Amino acid sequence: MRVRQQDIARATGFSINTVSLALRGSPRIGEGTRKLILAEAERLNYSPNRIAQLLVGSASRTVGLILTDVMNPTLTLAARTIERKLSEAHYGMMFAASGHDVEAERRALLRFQSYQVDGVLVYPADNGRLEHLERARDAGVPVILLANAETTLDVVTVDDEAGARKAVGHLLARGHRRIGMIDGSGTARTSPKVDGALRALAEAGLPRAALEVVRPEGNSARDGHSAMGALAAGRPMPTAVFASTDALAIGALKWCAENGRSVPADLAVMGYDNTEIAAYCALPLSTVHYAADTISALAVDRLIEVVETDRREPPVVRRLVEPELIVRGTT
Amino acid sequence: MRVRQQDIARATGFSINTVSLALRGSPRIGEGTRKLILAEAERLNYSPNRIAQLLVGSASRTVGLILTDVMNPTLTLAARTIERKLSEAHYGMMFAASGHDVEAERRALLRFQSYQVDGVLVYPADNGRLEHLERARDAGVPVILLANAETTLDVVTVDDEAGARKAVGHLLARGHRRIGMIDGSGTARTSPKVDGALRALAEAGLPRAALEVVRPEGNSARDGHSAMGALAAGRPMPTAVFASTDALAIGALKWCAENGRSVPADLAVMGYDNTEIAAYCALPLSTVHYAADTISALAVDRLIEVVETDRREPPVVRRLVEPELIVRGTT
DNA sequence: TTGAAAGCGCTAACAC
DNA sequence: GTGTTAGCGCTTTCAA
Repeated sequence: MRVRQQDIARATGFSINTVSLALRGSPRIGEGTRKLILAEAERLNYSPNRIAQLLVGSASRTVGLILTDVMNPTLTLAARTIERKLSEAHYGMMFAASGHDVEAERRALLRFQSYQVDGVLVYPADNGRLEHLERARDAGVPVILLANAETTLDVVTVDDEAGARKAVGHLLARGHRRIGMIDGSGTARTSPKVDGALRALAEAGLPRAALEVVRPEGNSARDGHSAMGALAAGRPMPTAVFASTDALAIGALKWCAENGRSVPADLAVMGYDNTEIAAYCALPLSTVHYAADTISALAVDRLIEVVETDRREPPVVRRLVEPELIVRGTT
Repeated sequence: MRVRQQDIARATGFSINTVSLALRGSPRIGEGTRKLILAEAERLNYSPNRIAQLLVGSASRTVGLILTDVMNPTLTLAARTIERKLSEAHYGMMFAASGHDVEAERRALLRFQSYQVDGVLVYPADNGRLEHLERARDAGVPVILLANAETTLDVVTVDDEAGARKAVGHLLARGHRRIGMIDGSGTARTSPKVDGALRALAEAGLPRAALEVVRPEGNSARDGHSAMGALAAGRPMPTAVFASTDALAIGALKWCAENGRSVPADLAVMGYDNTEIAAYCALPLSTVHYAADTISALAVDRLIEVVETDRREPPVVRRLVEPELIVRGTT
């Protein structure tokens, strides 16, 4: 079957652990023997059994990534960046998608732990249910959260509240006084984007009623389309709309096109974006943009730092990166 | 540190392998003891050490997925579907992205093998360099290729040649006689989509010169934009364009909008699509569509079949699914 | 129905 | 420099 150190030992006449040491380049092994053993290993096409190495207790140089759903372009970009950074640092990656299901997240976490991952990056299924992650951290598995939440876990993510505040602040500065918001944060207890929008209102001295929030089920363009319909049905109809993702905003724009609302003349639509689609479709869509790749890279850096500096109680990090406003068209 | 079967054994007074058997529900263990042991395991919060289980030689119930790049929406969808299907079948997944680099692909493959994955799904970095995959297959790791290539490996993928033939055939049927093609197949030796396009021409009795192929570097909307510029600069300018991905087609459309070419009055643009973007942007874009999710699901089914029926020489499967034509607007 | 012992492939402590 | 021995946590004969 597979070639083991045993086989190299037999073939060269050395003992098995001389082989082991030689393969790992120990200085205790003579130059000559080392070359001999390496040559034989090469010839037999030996590749080490990581499972056995792990059992004996080394670091796995593997980290787990749990996302809610890869189809979300932001998370896709995050996944790519994370995979690349890890790969550069010679770490492998295990992957799981929770589908916003806390149970699935828990199972994935257990699986990762049983594979002895060195750490875990999590975009959590539910901001309010993080006990299992905290328990894992307490059991010695470094965990970095890729979303903002009330927790003692390390957090590296975008500052959505600041972003939404910028977006709505911009709309208010342009004179809009009735803002619709399409918020796709789903079942999450809290919505930093809504909080940010409300803060912008407060800062402008406007009442909460100036913001009408619609919460579609998902985050697809289809959801944005129907949500825009719901906003339009309300009285008074908003003059500007802030959508929590670019797909929702694109759906809203489609509704406007179909219903003869010109954008931004009649109505301004603003999205929260991370992809190039809006730009390339030349849509009249201003956005609040953040570099999901940059932020993911920061998260990986932090994880590797925690993993490799093997301290018992590293200080908790809470790093929130503020997104930028990008105005397209005249919104 | 971690709870082991040893600890349960000590706590209950049974021997370690009575514990092992009980935990796995062996009928050889008495009802009473089993309950006692399970209760104690629960109490101590025992979770099995998969690494040790693997060392002793069981199946890992893990498969590896190697893609070129997750940012490609098709591959993203594939990744999601594969993860879900595997998860339903109680398989874990390891993930790696090759970035079209054969060396990276080889490294990922080795890493997966060293983790004793039960099988590997690969969207290959280079259709012409598959030796390492074939070697892995020969070494006993089932490999399913997610792209069409000259190989003895199992193949489950879309029939791109048939799709391109349909697309170009449609354009020809609409009376177009000068077709531009934007082909983002990069450095690949062969391009089934170009082959399909040529076949459509041949079937219509037209010369090869009726097709002008431009090959941009990448597959982004930006690439499609400049490629369309290149096509337009040619004489005679094509009256219809077939782009090998929807992002390229969107870029081409943008070029048309910027340069006063109305679509489809002046020009017809057709893409090869897998996402809902084109539909939701209400773009005048007909597409050849395939269900990347359905196909990925077939691939997973096949892999699990191969893995679980432990035959030495399972017959090689070559499953090519034909995509559908979807006409939007009047292209 | 339960226990003792061997071993998966590797690393590490200690001898020589 | 190199070999011997023990052991990582689990499963799997084989006895009792």
